[in-house]
Amino acid sequence: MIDKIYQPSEVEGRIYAAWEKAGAFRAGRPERAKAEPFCVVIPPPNVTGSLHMGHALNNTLQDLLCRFERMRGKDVLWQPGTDHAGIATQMVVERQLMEHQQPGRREMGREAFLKRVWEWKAESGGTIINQLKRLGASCDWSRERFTMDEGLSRAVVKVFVALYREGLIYKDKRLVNWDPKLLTAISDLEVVQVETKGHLWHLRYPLEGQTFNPEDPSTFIVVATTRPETMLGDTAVAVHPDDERYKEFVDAFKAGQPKKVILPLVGRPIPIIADEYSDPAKGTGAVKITPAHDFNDFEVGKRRGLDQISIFTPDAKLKSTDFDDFTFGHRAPNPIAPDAVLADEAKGRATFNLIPADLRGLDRSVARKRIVEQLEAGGFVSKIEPHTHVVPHGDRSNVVIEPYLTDQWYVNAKELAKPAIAAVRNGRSKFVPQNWQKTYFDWMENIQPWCISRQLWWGHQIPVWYGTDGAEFVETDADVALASAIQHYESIGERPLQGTRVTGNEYARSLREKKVELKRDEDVLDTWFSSALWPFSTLGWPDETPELKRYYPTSVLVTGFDIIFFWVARMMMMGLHFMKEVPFHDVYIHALVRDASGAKMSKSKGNVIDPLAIIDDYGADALRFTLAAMAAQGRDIKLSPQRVEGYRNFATKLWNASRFAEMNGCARVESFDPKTAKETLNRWIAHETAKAAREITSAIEAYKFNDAAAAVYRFVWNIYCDWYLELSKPVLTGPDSAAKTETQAMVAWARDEILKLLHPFMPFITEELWGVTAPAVIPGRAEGANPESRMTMNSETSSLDSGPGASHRPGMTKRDSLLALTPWPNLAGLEDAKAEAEIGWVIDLVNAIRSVRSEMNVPSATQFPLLLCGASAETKARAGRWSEFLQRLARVANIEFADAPPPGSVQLLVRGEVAALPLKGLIDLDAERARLEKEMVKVLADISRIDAKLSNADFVARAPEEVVDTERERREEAEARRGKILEALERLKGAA
RNA sequence: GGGCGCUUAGCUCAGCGGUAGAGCGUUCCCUUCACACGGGAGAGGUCGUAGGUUCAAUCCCUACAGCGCCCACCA
Repeated sequence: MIDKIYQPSEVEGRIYAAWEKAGAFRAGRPERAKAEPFCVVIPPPNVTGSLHMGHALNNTLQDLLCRFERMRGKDVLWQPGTDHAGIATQMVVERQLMEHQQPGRREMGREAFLKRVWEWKAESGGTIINQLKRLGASCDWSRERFTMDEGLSRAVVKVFVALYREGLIYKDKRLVNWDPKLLTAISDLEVVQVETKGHLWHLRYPLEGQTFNPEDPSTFIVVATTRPETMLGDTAVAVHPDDERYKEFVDAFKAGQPKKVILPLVGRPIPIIADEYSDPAKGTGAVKITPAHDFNDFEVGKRRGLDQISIFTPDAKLKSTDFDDFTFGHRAPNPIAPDAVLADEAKGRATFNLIPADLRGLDRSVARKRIVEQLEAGGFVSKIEPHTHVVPHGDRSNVVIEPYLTDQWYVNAKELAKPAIAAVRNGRSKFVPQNWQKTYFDWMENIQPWCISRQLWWGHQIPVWYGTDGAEFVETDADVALASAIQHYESIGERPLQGTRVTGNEYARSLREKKVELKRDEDVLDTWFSSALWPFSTLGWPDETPELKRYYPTSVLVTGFDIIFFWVARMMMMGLHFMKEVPFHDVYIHALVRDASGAKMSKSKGNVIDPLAIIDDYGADALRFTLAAMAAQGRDIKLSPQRVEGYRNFATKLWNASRFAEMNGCARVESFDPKTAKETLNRWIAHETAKAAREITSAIEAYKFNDAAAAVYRFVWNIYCDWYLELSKPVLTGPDSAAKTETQAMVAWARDEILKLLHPFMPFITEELWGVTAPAVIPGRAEGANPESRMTMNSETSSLDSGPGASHRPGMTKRDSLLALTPWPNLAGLEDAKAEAEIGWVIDLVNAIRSVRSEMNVPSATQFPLLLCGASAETKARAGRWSEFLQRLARVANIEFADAPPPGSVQLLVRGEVAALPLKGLIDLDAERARLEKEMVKVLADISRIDAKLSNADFVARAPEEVVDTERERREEAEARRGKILEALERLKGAA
């Protein structure tokens, strides 16, 4: 028996356990061995994360698709797993250490720290998985993966080595975005531009060979900068070759004898060069060039062969808890900063002090202040202006990024992007909505080298080993690297050992002992490097597993637009390169979930709506339905709890409708075939059910989740509950008859179809109702409603009945199968236009009568007859068939026929015929006149609008015939209505 | 500076070339035997502005205004 109240919290856990126990979500179920595969890989959440609304939306949509396709008989694999999320996770653990006042990661050392992170992973790694289960996610948990588990790590190393050998991964010394808080390089994508109010400093650089006089412009050149402290690293001043103001400098430069300025505070001479980079319209037209600390200047420097002077150094000896520990210069006692040297040491330049001693070891901001002070004191500052500009910040650390010259590993993304662009161009992968492909193309066509090395500890350590002489050995593991190194050194006849090269006898001895010292690259890979492999690494690659063969390429990727670059693009590149095939056919891009006022949810704003709290309050089904209903393509979702409440009410409505069915003896009849129904009402609901099923199916196929949700909502509430159940009441509560038996079966049948159609949206309540309303199974007899569900009746499924909570639940009857594995409705051949016309007439008539009653303020207790005037034979027949229903729903006393409406009666127009309600004395005739006049206004407006069209010769000549015909019909109809209303008004006059 | 998107009922949003839709809110009526997390009936939009294309424009095009997002190396 169905409980009076539906309590999601009491049902959801039990239902989920039943699905898992039955292995309902397992891919490759034997009975589906020949079925078409359908595969989705989950966007792996951070292993230590917890479910937020974005996850809830993302996974609801995936689950909806997976459940839909599973019911359609496909062999569904929803591949779950989690991401190690390098920076994020490392930050969390470091913060924990700090909070507990424990030693920082540097004090602990790499090994101890990593152990700590693994512990944290073990402790919190299950959280998000359990939260996904609470949402109802039908992942195949038996296949759960983690980006740092053994298999996936193997894939990562293999990919690195392969790309290295192909020359697509290489080490390069160039400027990177250095995060001074996290002390690591980050990729372009991890940098956010933040508009910042700052200053523009105009600095006088004295010309060499002249006596500097701040009052005499001929003794200096003025440069403008937003970062005065970088002046220590300047190696040139650039002017535009065509800038007349600086003609003498341009000429000198062209003659190969560039003039020089003396860098203030440092005293180092630097050349004035001519380069198109300099914009005569900006600042003074002269710009300082700091190749080691600015991306543009770096390019200029390369072009002009300028020195690179790195004036900052990340000081690794500082505590990790010192968060702005990016320091200036270098700390004593070393007078020459190792990082602050000319890039081409080989040339043996003078190693004079590049950085004044009193500035070394300072923080950037402190150094800036002191440098500006010193420059002002020396008369070198000509002007300071307020200036607003964009400053790069680290997206995780939120500190100002420092361009920094280091060796890092790069992926040649430009090369890998080519096939990835082509695959979308030629439609092998398709974006939904399509406009996202433009974003994808824009980025891919301008893609930059991808910096993949990170100076972190948590992640995949780069599989590169170095000899003490710096030789690189890129291999899949340490042993292979060693073997490779030995081979290498044998071939060149020497071997580096403990910092020295050994030759001759020593070499022979070391060879016998196989001694070579190798040191592994300390860096780890960008988290997104392993994520890029996700669609094939999770399926077993590099092994040629059956799963890989069966499920790759995957069917659809469901994700948010914010990670198109981070993830989607990179999966495309890696998938195509290593699998020679796109990773997914469709990419469904959904919107962001915002709060009710449209603001991005963030912890700091305190406007986060916790999906788990919503689930607690309203149930997972209500949340899921809300998200699906709001997932219209192309717009952000503003979520409000009110909306969720509305869909909770919808679930309750379904629950109560099911209770009503049960109370009226409507139980599933396995042998019932809706096609054989005789009753018009039953044929009508079968027709409507088929129509709804078609709508819902095609909407989900087109990823129009909101349309699908609206269609199922409307069908359940406005068709099934409002009309079908109401119209069926007289039969169900009447005496036993063939009609009653048929109606009972049909009520149950339509309910079951509803449960199926609604299941992808609301899996818990539908599964619960499916189970509770199932007929008892006679032990030993297979009772599947169809071949598919019979097949699923294996030992796993039947063990369900003894599952936790099942046996001692009084309302629980035996289940024949899980709804989750029941075939999706395919309802061809139930169309019935005749039934639709008849029930449509009933509905219209009831609506019209209710309207009048309400508008005329006729109390519901007041009964009156319904007069059908000049009714056709068809109408009379219908009236006979539906009198009982009309009496009940419209609360009319009885039905009579008349030639014309009696005086003083209220007239209704239903499907072209007149019905009258003799309400004389019950109503205010003035009110009725007002009602009719209001209607008349509408009709006249209609007529004049239609006339305007029809009298337009162009319209009649050029519009499609159908459209013109429709207008003519409407015109006739409106004219008829006008006539009837006129008559009614006349009669009213007579009555008064 | 480029690119994308949005502007429709009080609110949140669908729709998208041929008579404006939903949910919530609101007003009125109803404790009718599934459901007050309910039932019934209403009110409420010149579809941002101005042009254009078309027989016909909320829908297509152009410009403008406002809002939002993404990308970008400008001193």
